[in-house]
Amino acid sequence: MLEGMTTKDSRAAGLARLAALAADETRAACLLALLDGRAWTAGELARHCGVAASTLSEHLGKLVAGGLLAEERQGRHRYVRLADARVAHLVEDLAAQVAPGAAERPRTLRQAGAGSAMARGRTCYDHLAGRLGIALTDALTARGLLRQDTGFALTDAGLRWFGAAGIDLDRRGRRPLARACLDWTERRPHLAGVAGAALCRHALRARWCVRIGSERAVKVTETGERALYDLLGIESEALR
Amino acid sequence: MLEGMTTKDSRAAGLARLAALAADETRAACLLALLDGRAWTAGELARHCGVAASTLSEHLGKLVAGGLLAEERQGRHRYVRLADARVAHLVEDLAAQVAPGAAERPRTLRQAGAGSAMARGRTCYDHLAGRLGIALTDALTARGLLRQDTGFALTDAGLRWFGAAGIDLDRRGRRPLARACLDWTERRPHLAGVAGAALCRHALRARWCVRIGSERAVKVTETGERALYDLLGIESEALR
DNA sequence: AAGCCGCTTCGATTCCGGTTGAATCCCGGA
DNA sequence: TCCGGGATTCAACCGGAATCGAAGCGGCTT
Repeated sequence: MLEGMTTKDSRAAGLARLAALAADETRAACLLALLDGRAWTAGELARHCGVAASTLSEHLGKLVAGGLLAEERQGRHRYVRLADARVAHLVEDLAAQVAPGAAERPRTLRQAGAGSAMARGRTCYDHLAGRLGIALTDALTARGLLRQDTGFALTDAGLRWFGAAGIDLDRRGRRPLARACLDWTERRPHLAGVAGAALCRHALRARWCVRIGSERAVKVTETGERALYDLLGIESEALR
Repeated sequence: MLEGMTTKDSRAAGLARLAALAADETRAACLLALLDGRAWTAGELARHCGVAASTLSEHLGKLVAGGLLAEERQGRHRYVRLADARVAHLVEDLAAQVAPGAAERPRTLRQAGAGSAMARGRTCYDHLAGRLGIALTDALTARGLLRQDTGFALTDAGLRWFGAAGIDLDRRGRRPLARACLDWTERRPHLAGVAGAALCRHALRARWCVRIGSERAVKVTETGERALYDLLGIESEALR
């Protein structure tokens, strides 16, 4: 009984303190916005969340102090981004747990347009998600490059494929090479981890896809359609 | 801008509502306690958390309403447990994110004893953790039954091993066969998912290990030591 | 140099939610 | 039928936290 108490309490207190950071709607909106992997200024976030700049400043202070956000000051701007991939993973998981309950349907045409652009393809922290992410993951799996039936890992053929495609995989860190990330539009797992990030970086650099608007959505280019078909046999219909 | 707002807001509100459930120290203590995978009565939890029964009753109401807990009423008792493996996974991840900051050391002998029993072996929801969990995971990996270098998945040899050992793997559900769960004493990933649960169930049924006390800790039996050595070449030193 | 703009600090206000004891409900045992 | 005990409801209290505007600070622009 007693022996566990102080330890338990400190663990519980830590968990509660961490959860409290996300337990405010404004801060939650920040975390979700920052899931695009980019750095936002305090002002952008304030406008995005619809609160006063002073309010948001206080929230950023808490999120940074809590280790969820990293900040970088440039002149009179304060840029913040998610602290690391671990935090991004955590936010993703929390968001995924929420999604099943909130089955939303678009109400206006513009909403539908924006929604389906996001559903077609977007970044999820540092990897690709949406139908584009799913199509990549499915294609890798169908070609025996990624194994999903017994867990989630690249195969040896998969390692060779990344090498042949000229996509470097940094295997030094302790971050897993391949990890499943649950998609909230498709409700299916897609490739994250070192390989997912490398694939996304390569896709943007080679202009297989480009960011559209100022949000997380991306659009596959014609170059990209050709490359995806040549390399993985992905039909462009799968991306519409 | 506007088109995303209502959607974003509802997602943010959902996330905030979910996080708020864990943002209270008493509720967090409940979630951590329930990580042992068993069902607790309201009274047990109240004593465990050191709050009045009425207080805990309200907390349980919220956790159940929020979908984190499942309840089962038997007579005048109210049993609660984590709703499902998804929730357990979420709590694990949150706890793991906290751990790095809270490097605690035991202060009394009894604490040290209890702590090291937990560190040797324990259940983590429905699979094995602690040094026992790590030893199993390492042994499976060393024998080529589990692949960790490119993700986290069983190999074909691994599938055969489970079959040969007479451990049934239910491959129908959408729950992954193998998943990494980060250990908070060892700071290393260990086997969770369907395979982890099946292995744990088999270990308890075959009395490779038994629960000690009323907590999550388990102890490897002599039968278990022999079986682990014969099946996976695990030296008993790795479990001390 | 003057002015603008982004951000932060501060104080005041408001409101939400955790806690408790007392009263009540309900089940099981005598 | 009556009691004991586990669990819940209720009303009241309290503390903490979110919010905002005003004022101040510091960098960038003209």
